[in-house]
Amino acid sequence: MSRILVVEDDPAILRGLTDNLQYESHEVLTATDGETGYGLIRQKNPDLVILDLMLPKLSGYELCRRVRAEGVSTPILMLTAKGEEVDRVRGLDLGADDYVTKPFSVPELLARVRAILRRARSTETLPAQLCFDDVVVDFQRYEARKSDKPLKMVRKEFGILRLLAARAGQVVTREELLDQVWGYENYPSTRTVDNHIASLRAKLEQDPSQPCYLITVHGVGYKLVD
Amino acid sequence: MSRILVVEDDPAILRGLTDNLQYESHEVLTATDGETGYGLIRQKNPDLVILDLMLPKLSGYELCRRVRAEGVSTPILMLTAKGEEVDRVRGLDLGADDYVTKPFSVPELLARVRAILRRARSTETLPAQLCFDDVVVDFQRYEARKSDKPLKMVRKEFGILRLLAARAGQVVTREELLDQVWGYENYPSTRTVDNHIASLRAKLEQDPSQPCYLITVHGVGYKLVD
DNA sequence: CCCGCAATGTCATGAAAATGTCATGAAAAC
DNA sequence: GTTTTCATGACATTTTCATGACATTGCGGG
Repeated sequence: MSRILVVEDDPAILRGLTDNLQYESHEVLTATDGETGYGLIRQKNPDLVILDLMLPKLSGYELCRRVRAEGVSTPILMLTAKGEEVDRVRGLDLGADDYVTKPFSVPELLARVRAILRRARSTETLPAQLCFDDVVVDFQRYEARKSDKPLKMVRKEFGILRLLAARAGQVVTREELLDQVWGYENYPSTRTVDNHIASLRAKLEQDPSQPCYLITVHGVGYKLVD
Repeated sequence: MSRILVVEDDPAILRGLTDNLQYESHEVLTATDGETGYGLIRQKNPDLVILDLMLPKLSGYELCRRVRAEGVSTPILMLTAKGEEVDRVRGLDLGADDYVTKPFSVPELLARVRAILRRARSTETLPAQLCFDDVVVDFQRYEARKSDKPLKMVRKEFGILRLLAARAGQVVTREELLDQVWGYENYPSTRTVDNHIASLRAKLEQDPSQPCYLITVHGVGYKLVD
């Protein structure tokens, strides 16, 4: 069903995971050290990586950081030993999608795997880049250029632009932008979106008062032209 | 606006949720145990179920499993107490659409409710496009063209046309249009519909005084020809 | 067939809603 | 502490929209 890479140096755990995942009809790749794991991520492009934290050659941390820095967005589920609380925070910080502490219950781990895969499938694929006119925006490097000149853009602006680009041509409502870019925890007013759109226009449009790319659809939302 | 079932045994929480949801002009049904909740889902067919995990008689977990097994696809938002980590995973596994851990922030919960309802509505079977004669209307991009020339249409016009297109060939009454396009909060006179139809004709018909596509059915309503 | 009445077409107008714009201060990041 | 990011509110401007007056059409009954 899905291709899953397990990077784990304890052969007993590795075997147990492999059997269970295969039993759920997944294709399983394995590695017992960080460097091999890194290579397999690049070559085989798995749908999910289950990653032990303590690994020979290249730690789970370092591996995670490295692939994320390269813009690989493959979901990662971390395996941490009990008491590595601090590590857990650092792990999620580095871009892991979930974590399980050892010793773990196999059904729970499988449930988390299913949840991650489901989430990954339902998430629309966000673009890594956007180009139009003389503008180039790189959403992984968080860099933007206009006529080759570096452009200063802030985090929310990248987020908004990225969602608009993902649905290029279609109208995105302010509520959808708030859901996706802000999340549900803090939910500012829809007017906040307008302000960010205004500053995006000021930076990206030739004539911000006559926008050609960031279009208002009155009563509905905004869209980015194709 | 929407019909929401809340299944929660703590009367304080139940009351708070009910008040807030009603304040957002939803119809709220309540149950304080799992079995009653189950019955209401079957009988009343709510648009959304907010489901506590720990319930008398039938746990939220079990309830969720049962209705999903019966093929009920009503969105479910789970309420879990902090520390019910395993349950949370199992809940999502069972087909809950979202979850919130208690104690939860009310604005956040309301935001999630809005998002779920929005998602549900968007998957309703409304056409994404309409073509006839030399007219093309795209309801996702909010764009309209006639003989390849861009046509300016406003939100209500898109809404009316979309409903007429969804029931192409059938007559739609003014009341139905008001219900679906305007909603129940602000309910203008039926004459307002006539005006919007007139402006649609002016934009889409070859000869607006002799409409070929947006047809009046005297004494009943309007229809869009197949 | 023609009259009367109700339903609909047409248009102008002002109100209300949505959006653009900017300044300000709070909160977060550094 | 300093700087940056961000949310909010006030005001101006634009757009949408509901209403009502009047014209026109369609329909049924004498």
